[in-house]
Amino acid sequence: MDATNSLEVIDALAEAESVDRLHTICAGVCQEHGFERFIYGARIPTSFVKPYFIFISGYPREWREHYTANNYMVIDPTVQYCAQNITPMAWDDDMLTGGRAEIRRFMSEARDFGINSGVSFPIHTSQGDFAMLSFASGKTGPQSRTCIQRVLPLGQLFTAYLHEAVRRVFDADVVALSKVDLTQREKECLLWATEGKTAWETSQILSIAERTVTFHLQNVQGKLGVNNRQQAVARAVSLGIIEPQFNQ
Amino acid sequence: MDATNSLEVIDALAEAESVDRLHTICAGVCQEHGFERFIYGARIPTSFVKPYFIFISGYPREWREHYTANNYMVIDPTVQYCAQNITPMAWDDDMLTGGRAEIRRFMSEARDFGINSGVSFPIHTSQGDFAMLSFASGKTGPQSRTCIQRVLPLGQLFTAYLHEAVRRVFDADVVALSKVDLTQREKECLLWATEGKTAWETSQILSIAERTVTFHLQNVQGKLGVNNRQQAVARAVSLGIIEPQFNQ
DNA sequence: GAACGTACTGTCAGATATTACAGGTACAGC
DNA sequence: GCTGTACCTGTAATATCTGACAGTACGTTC
Repeated sequence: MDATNSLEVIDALAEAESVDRLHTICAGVCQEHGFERFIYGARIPTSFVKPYFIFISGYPREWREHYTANNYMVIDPTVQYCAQNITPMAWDDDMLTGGRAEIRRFMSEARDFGINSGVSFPIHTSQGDFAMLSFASGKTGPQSRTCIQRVLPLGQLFTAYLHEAVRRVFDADVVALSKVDLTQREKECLLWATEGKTAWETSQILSIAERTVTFHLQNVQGKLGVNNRQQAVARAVSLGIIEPQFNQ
Repeated sequence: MDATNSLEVIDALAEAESVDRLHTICAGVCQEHGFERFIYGARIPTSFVKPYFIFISGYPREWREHYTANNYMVIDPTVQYCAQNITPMAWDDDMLTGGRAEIRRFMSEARDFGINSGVSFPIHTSQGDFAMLSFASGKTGPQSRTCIQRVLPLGQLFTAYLHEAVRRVFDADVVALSKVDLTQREKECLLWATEGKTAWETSQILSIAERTVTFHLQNVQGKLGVNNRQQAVARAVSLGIIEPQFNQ
């Protein structure tokens, strides 16, 4: 990994064809910017109750296992922040003071694995993916803040390209679920369904029979593999199949 | 505007309290990186059929008016790309060759207003917002490519902070719609509704009466101001009120 | 103590969705 | 000419949702 120029790492991501390769590239960027650890995680909304997770971990194995076993994702303040925001979050051991007890305990345990400070970059996609990349180090105080500030501009860009690469590499896998293609009429009927229109109302809007609207929505349910209209609507919206219009 | 350091512009965005101020900051960054024009646009999904749009324009007024009058958003290749992707898009007059006729005409008309090349940064949020920032110039060839490459890292970060600032500045306005808060039970019932469960099925899962599930979902409909369950589901998902879980 | 929010439950009529059956036209590619 | 796809329509039984009626219980705030 020799990437003095920012764009070389970006190109490397664009060409990567395996998870191992992505891991190597991340490790390189991590090290070059003065961090010791990195971790990338993505949540793909195949289902709301049980989404699909992808991780590329440069964290200590023991910490990862402990983290998973305790379901720390629901506590981890960086995950909570990144799930809601689009700008990076810098964090350090100041978070040991203040905040809820479980968060203090979490941060304290991370510290035992040499993770004192870092920065996390969130990514959200129109397909409903949520991903984040964290760089971490054992540094504290001004020393850590300097590293964080330096990595900010590249980090945000890098995370976007990284997630794009992950989706490409995992193409054959679960990610393909969001590639259902609906016909024009199916999309139209679904769009009006998301607007709360009944089949009859939609039939008036599209000037077709109520039965035809039902027919199209049935086909949508089949294609999306769902049980009823509300689930079809939920999945279509979360997968970005139905987007807000650009008209007016 | 004196922002040799990247982070100064970021801080400036974080403190900005008016659209005019945001306009000034954008214009500064634009100029410093060798571009002549910029435009920021955001789509807030208040409704799927008629979402809310926000623009901060540093484009020629005549071009903007022409663009709006012809509803060019549905043609503009940068908008189409950014709506689907998370990485920046560089564009230049090469797009005059190839592609659909209406796109060639569009690019050709933009050229008449001194817009030959540029770069567009997309942003998607967990609340379903879609925003993009474009920097444009009259330059062509290698000269334009150099400017674009230089602005890439900061641009992605800047766009994220810009959109965050826009949401803050517009807080009192339409943006506040996504701040409906539902009770725990309401969220639970809604979550299972997005999974295609009927009221009876949800009642079995939560160990309550079917009638109670209906009751909660009715309250959700009231709070979200919608007519039926599928619209409630669509809005809750698109506003990020119901997110995929982190369990397991 | 009253007012309020949250959670919970019941009945019942009418509207809407789901699922089964059945059938049709138009167009593109082989 | 055959095959496949998109698009369209109808009837009918059953399941589910919607909306309006009417309540109880518990905890917090004023």
